[in-house]
Amino acid sequence: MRDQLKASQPNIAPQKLLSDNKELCYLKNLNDAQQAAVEATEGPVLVLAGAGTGKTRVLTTRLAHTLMLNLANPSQLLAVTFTNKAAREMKNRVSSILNKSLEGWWLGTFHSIGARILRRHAEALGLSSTFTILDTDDQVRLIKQFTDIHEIDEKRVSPKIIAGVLQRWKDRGITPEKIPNAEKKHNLEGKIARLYSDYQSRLKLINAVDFGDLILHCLTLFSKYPEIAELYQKRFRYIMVDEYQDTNIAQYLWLRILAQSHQNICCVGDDDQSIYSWRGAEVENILRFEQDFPGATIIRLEKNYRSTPHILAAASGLIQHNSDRLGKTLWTDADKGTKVKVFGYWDGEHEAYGIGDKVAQLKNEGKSFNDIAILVRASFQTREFEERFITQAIPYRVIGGPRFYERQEIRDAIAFLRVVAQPDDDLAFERIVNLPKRGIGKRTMQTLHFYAREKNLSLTNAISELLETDEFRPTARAAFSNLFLDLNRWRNFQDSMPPSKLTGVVLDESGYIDMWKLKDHPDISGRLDNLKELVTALEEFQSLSEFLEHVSLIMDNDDNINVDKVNLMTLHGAKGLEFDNVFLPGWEEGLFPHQRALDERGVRALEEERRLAYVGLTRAKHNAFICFSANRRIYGQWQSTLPSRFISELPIENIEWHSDAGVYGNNFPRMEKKNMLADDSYIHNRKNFLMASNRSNSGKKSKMASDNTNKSPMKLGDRVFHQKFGYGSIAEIDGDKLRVDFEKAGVKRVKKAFVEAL
DNA sequence: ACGTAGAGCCCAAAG
DNA sequence: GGCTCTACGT
Repeated sequence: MRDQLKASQPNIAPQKLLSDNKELCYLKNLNDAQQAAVEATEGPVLVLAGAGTGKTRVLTTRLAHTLMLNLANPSQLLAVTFTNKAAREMKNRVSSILNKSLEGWWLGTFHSIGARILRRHAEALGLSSTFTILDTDDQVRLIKQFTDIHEIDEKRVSPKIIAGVLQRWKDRGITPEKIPNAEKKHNLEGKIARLYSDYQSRLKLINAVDFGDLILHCLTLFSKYPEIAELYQKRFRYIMVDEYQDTNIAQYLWLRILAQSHQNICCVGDDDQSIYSWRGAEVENILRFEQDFPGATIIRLEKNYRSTPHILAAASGLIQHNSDRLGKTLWTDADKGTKVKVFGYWDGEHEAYGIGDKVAQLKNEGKSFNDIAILVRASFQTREFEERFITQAIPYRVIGGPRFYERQEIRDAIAFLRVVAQPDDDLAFERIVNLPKRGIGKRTMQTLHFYAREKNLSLTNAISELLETDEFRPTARAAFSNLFLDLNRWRNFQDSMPPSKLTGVVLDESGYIDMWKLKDHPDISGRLDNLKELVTALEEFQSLSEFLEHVSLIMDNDDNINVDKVNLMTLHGAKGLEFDNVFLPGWEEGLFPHQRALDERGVRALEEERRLAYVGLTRAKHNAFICFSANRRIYGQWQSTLPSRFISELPIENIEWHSDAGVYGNNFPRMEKKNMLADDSYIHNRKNFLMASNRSNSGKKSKMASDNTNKSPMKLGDRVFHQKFGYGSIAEIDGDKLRVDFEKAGVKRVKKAFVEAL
């Protein structure tokens, strides 16, 4: 992104607006607290914004206001968020208030702003400005290459755990030299600390950084070169931070350095919605704001515009059980509305059934699916709902599911591009070195790695040197030479070809596309489609490096909201969103609060789980349904469960209990029972469940599939139903296996016994 | 060098 | 219960 210093003369308010005397009309839409937050432009300000109190509106209006008053020009404003979505939304809203495009402004995620600063000063840190940004997957693979040298037993301490430790250090702004001795010792007698140091050197060598480095390297840069720090301190007259309760120590330090000169920093957040401590976030940052920024103004936004009083009271009653709070009292002048409904079920399947039923009912009452959300604690819970919704033909979308750029074929394709753009990118190189198979195996790679490590070279450079010797066996030698010829040819195309065309050429000439075509895999067509989609997506980009930056920093899959679908997501994923009708299933001890969280961090975790429950409830505008079931299968094991303690913490006057306490015995609430009996599939599955659980301690239990072996034989084109994939037609029969073209799930190979003929 | 069984994994997840 | 990684076999 280029700087727009020149283009942005500070004369934003156009004459036309002034003459209409409307230039400050945006302030009229705000309540007193909101207006105060917008107008307190000078000095440090903390805006404590409760759920649904118009936080985003305040932030965007404030940004616009600062520009309207000509307090700064756009390039002197820094606005940081955590997600691209939030950044995009802010950008859109501000530009609509100002009626002006905001391209090139310093508005973005911590990481994108960090990357932007680093690219400008890469050389100062021993990097080239074309550095690659590694994702978590690459990080783990890189760490793996070091575990053996440091004699770390992967069985006991997995690379993933090590990645976590390094990440936590980075989150706290700790470089390898700065690890406290006690911590060094505590982590495998210094082994992890030494690995961290090697890992950082290796990153530099392959001209790459990981996500943590995007902030950490800035800190290093600022302390090593005060004149660079000063450049930014002078530049950023006003700083705005969204979701401050989610910042980690490194981000806090980063902000404090940047705010040093002008001290105009406005942080917006809500301590009650701090749910990311496991990701390194420090609630203390927000609790400590006044000490960190002396003379800070604190403004509380407490008027809620989202939920009904019953929902709000239920949520407030719940969160009051937490002790570490700054404390807010949310209020609303909305109509009382209905109470929060609590439902008990026999098991997870019944729960999905009951919720599916209510979803259908809401739809019949004229509500749209888009206004309905199911918010779960753990992602595996979505599965039961998906199955149920497919059966009921309720359209749904899973938000936060597997992403486009995380698919295998897309990662492979991107790895090719990364190697073309940046020859030293070892991790990408390793991914494609034998793709398609060109006879380079473990043995060759070991030799190569050994040599590269000895001579401190990137893999590509190591190969160049080794090709001069007779170290490689003939097959490997030929393979490398050919690969190098290809790569060099593609690199030469870089300047003359648009990136999408180049990608097409690379995927074709490398034989990667053919590799998939030759495979006998049911979802080849899907994969080829994805690759085509990638090529299309590339058309928007001017250069390969621009695209690669986009891929590493912006990985969201925009699901189109224009289609009416029920929203299925985790509670974490729901933060910042709102829905008319919210279902909160799985409120059971062990699942929510989650046992593992409690085991690891005790009371602190319990409070965080409670905040998560608070976040869930406060997503609801009109109807909130809390559900629990008496039995649940987790990792294939049936367990009986108790209702979550959070349910008992809800003020009794705000909830409506739809389940006898006796759900544990056998009393289903009457209404539930009726619905249950009306549906054959429920009884059918119930029977299978009982059969399965009866046999559970006698070896392998039978699958929960209908036994259709006695029915008339299936033939091509027959319509079938599958529990997981839904409806489809038979495309191919091969003994007891079928290839079925499912309406929703695409072509899959399934066993005959798992489908039902219709 | 490449293909398949048994073992181990499993909470949330931005960039 | 279902996916992914390792270790073995050829």
